[in-house]
Amino acid sequence: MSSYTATQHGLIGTFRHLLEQCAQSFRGGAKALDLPCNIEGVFGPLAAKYFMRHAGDIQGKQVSITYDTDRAVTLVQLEHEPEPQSGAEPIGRAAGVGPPAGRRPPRPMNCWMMFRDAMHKQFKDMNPDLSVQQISTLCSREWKVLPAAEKDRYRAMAKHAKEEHQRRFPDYKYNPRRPGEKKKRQSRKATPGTATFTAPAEVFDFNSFPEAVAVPTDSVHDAESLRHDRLHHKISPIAPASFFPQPRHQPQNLTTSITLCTSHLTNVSQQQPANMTSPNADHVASYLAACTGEEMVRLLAGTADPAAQAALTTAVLLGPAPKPLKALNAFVAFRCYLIKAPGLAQIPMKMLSNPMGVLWEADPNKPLWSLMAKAWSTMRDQVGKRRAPLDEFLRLICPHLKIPAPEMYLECLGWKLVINGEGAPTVSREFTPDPNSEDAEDAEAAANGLSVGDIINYVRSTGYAQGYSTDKNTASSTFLSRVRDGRVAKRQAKPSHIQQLDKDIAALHAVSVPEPEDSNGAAYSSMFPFGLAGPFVPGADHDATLLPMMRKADMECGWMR
DNA sequence: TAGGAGTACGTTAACGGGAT
DNA sequence: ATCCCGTTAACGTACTCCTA
Repeated sequence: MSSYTATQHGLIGTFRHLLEQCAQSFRGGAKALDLPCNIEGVFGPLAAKYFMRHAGDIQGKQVSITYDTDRAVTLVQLEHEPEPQSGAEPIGRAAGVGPPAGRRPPRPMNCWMMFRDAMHKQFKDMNPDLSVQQISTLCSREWKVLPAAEKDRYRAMAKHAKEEHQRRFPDYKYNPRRPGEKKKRQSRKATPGTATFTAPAEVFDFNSFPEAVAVPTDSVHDAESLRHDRLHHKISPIAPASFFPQPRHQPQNLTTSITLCTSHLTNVSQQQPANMTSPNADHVASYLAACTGEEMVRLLAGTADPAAQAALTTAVLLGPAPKPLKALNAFVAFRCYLIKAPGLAQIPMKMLSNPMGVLWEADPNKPLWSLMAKAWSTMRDQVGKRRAPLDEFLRLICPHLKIPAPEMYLECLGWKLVINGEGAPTVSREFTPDPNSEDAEDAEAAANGLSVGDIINYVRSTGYAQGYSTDKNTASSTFLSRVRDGRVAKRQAKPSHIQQLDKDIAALHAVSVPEPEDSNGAAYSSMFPFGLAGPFVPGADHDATLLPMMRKADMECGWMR
């Protein structure tokens, strides 16, 4: 915590001074100024938001802040009023709200654009008469025959450029026009007569922040200017790195911070929200997230105790936790699996939705899809989609559970796919598989026996979801029929089924499982219909009874007709 | 009602001369 | 003053239905 007071004013004091600086400038008529630090880097994203909010309150206008982490500078700008004839795109258009039109940083170049950029000059030197279109075409040809290593080099450059772009413009978000919106190109040249703004010197208190200097208002958000700036570095000055010697502090002990902050909020009655009598961490967080810039400033101003300052800053720095992803639902899992089927793969998703709903309605394996969806969501939440891709998960687990391979699904369940004259797919049923073909007792037992944990164990035994560790809180034993109608399952699985699952896993390690030959899953090794043991584990007739058991369970809960 | 997945489609980065 | 051309890759949004 001592690092907070390492600077001349202390962190809170510095924040207040910067805010006051900004307020003075705007009151004095300035429309933009350069602050000698990266506000977000030093104070955290939430504090930066307060800064923006409060600075905007002063003029009754939206304020934007742009960071340049390289030079440790924050450009604070009053947003422009809407320009009816301007080529600039509105920001925040998607939500229908947002600040008025301004100019934005251009997109970072991708690897192809980098390549084209590099080749442009070469082609132009070789033949000055070439047009840009011709050069593009030539570059395209070159790109197609470019060695992979060279392409990788450009990819790496593009990756670096993107990271750099993110560092320079942390708030940047690609925001294309909506299809159909009239095209308005960003102006490439500074408008003649648009004098660059320089705030009067007297609005700055150079004794406090000698580095705070006004900059031209259009110098950052104009694409052409940005390109120009890249070449000439015309934005200056560069703040001395020593001004803010401490990078953004990452608090270690949230509980302590929140406790102190809570205590502070409770004690400072004039800053305390009316409904906050005994605030807990959630109260504090929601208050900090919702209070106005003015309230924030009062709160900071009234915070004398260093520990409370640090606690408050900590709460601000941490900000709200990222929203957790929703769990995959059974239907989506089902669709993702089936959509790989050869007959369906070519049909647009939009057209498939209706027949997919029909198939889902009649699918006998809904409980299994629910389990799989939960199992996958559990792993995804821990290791991420990259390490736990859904398609691979389904490719592994579905054959094991005797769910027909995508390309066999329609046939196995008696469906016929018909494409009408307009190319729209419909499904009609030619027969319904017999649901009473297997032993009901075993069916129920198997249904009761399979859990989310079993599924996770199985796919993990194949090497899937590396890095996943079993967590008692997440890998719940969600047994198939446990909560059909609020009742607990009548009995647990027969030990034989559990043992069989273990055997499956052991068998899997004992044989090499053929990989699918193409991305469409066309070479699934498990082309088995219901009730037949699939060749997923060659020679193993392990759970041939499992699926009929599931179907029995489905009948009981009314999912199957 | 928001959000889960996958797909299709539109936009936009750079470039500069010509067209509107 | 601004769009268009020609190119590829990256990204956002709309779309679909179901589930929590």
